[in-house]
Amino acid sequence: MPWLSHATHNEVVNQICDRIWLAVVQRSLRPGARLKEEDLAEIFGATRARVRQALSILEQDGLVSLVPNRGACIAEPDIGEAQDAFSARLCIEQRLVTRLCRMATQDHIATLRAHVASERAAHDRQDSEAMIRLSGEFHLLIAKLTGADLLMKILRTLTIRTSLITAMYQPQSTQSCGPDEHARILDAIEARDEGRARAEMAHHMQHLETDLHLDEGTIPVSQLHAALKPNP
Amino acid sequence: MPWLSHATHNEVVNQICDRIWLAVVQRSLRPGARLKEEDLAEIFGATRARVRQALSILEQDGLVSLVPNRGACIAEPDIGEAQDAFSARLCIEQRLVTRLCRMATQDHIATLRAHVASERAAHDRQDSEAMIRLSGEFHLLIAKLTGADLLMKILRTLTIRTSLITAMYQPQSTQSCGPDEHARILDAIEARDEGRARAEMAHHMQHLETDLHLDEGTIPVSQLHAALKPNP
DNA sequence: GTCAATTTTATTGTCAACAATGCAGACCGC
DNA sequence: GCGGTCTGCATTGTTGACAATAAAATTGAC
Repeated sequence: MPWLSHATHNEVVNQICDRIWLAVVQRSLRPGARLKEEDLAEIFGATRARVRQALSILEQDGLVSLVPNRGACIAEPDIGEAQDAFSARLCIEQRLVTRLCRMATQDHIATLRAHVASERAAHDRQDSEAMIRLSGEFHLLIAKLTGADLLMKILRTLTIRTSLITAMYQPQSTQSCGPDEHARILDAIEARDEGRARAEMAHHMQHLETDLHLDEGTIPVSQLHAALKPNP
Repeated sequence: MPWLSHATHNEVVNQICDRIWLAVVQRSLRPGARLKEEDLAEIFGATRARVRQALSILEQDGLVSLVPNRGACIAEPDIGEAQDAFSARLCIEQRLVTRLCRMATQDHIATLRAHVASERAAHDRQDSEAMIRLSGEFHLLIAKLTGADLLMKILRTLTIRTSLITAMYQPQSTQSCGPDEHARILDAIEARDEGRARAEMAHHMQHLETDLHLDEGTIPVSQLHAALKPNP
């Protein structure tokens, strides 16, 4: 079940989007990788029109960049865009936790606790796909529980952006944040401590961001290719 | 020049989006109004495929709702969605003015002052189309000056949403906010007073929101039809 | 041997005809 | 006369073929 499902769209299109996203966060599709419409169509057993729809959605989400008459490739966000994305997430997520502090019911807390438990389980059994999915879902779950539909939709695309950035700039080792920080955020929410919740969220975001190697040294793959003039 | 231009898309598509948006904010297209693809294609001298692209974009912006196999109509955001939209705008715009307080150059201030002057000019000559455009552009200009590309993109779609809401729930008289509140926000930015800037922005948003008649009494046109079983 | 112009090829963008779907009105049984 | 079903129509959704475009390869001149 694609957690980035743009609910309203065709099921096939969602699947294509999800698979591409997954390939990116799992690093089997590198930033800059070319995405040929016809190939994708064959891979997914879909028509080119469907693939095109999917690519258009992924472009809006910032996962692929779409150059007219040149086709699509996995986007290569630079340092500035990376900072922008985390900054935007922080802005929105701080508001969400604040709201949740005020309005969370016992059910909400329980739901979140159960989610963190799933995260920990996935973490323990080294299921990296589940870890990645659940880790992102935690933030979306907060948005969902506050009932802020719009902010949730926005946060979803931001999450997609940051997951690309993470795959691009983060060393293989630390695939995704452990569930501990999520638990701390949840503690603050349960204690109805808005200030602490905001601070924990800020800490979490900062952690995500500083774990990256955003120094100029990290050159995206495709730029490397262009720079080295490879002879395939 | 469409201020909601989704830069990267076809020019014709942008034009269609813009004209539909304009018709909505000018209240010549009511919420719930049906948008037949073929008609639009003829009106704009475009093919159905192009119209379809435009409608898809407008759906993402929340201006039209797109029901599978049933076609498109102008969206009818309810009270909850309206509050959500303003809440999201406030969240983002407060962050933007805060950033601008810290980083605004004299050039930035001058640009904004010039913009407010244009707004006032449009106001004085009762040019309602210019007023609407410029009024929205002020907020986007702030985003642009902070250099936050992402937040600007997000804010653009939020602005589209709120302009629909305004057209839907605001009495004809107060077509758009006068330039005075924008000037006050700008004053605070120039004084580098973050707190005041945030407060002025909050005040501005609240003003926009409370000017609406969000009471249940205001029933969208199409819902009225459905409720009254008209006999055309 | 290298550079520039030209042809070739691979890929995307566009379109117009066709298929599928849902809705309205007519028809039939009750 | 009322409820349900069935057919015809209006509208959207899909597809495959074709046109436009940019990159790559080839050729020819210097």
